[in-house]
Amino acid sequence: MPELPEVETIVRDLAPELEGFRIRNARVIRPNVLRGITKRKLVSRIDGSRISKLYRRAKNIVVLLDDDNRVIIQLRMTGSLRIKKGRLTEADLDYVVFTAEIGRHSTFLFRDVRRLGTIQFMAPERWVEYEARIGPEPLAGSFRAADLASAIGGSTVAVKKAIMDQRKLAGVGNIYANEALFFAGIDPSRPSDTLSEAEFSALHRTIRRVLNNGIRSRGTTLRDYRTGTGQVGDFQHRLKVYGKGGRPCPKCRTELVTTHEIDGRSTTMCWRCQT
DNA sequence: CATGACACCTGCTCGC
DNA sequence: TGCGAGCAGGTGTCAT
Repeated sequence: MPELPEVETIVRDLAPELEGFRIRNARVIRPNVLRGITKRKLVSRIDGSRISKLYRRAKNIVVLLDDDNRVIIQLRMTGSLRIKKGRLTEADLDYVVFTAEIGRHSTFLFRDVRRLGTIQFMAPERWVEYEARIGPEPLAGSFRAADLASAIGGSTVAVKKAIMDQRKLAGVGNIYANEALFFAGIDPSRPSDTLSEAEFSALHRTIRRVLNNGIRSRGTTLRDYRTGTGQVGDFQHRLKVYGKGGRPCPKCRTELVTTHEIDGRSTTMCWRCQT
């Protein structure tokens, strides 16, 4: 589910509700979300800690604690986060995998229907290692077309798979990859080392544009995604190709085609506009 | 090192 | 109506 724009939206919504407050009564309802730490240990490491910052890196939600340790949350396909003020209802607890009290009146809820989401706990050194294996942030001001070319250019992997590889580039998932490649007029199956300088430049521009537009629309809700305030996003109304196989291409009216040939993920494209 | 298969999970939709 | 197959926004591991 959540790609960069969705995670960014959640983080922006939740940061003011979390930063500066203390964590109490952490509860792990589904211990299988934990990676590399036991339930007992996680609870003892975070209970009583104050949250100094909430931020995003790739699709990871990073909770920086005042002792410089971090809790890393990945929502994967169906995870969602919310702050609930006041009493919890039955419905709040549907699919809940983790909860904690934040400050005096709020509860932090991590819900996940499929339970593919994860929680990790990292000391500063481990975070540095982990972070080093993630590719550059495409929305960073310093990220240029040449950086995209050096991130994915030296590989024979299909360009769509390459831009979705979090070690090469941070934050792009299946929906925004489809959209960016459509706007750039690039066939998703092209080996990334066959792209020209002009194509890297176009793709750099369209990746940044679709991600920024996704953030402006507060994300894409196809099923489970909700913002940090529990609302649906709007970007599903602005999708041009993702999920639109069989419909006419918005540029040339040729029928859009959906395949599963790249890494088993759905790819929708216009064979005429994307070459 | 690159690649593909598979695992992790549940729910929804579609075809019979 | 019921049932099984296939598919879904993601990512880590393992064999080749």
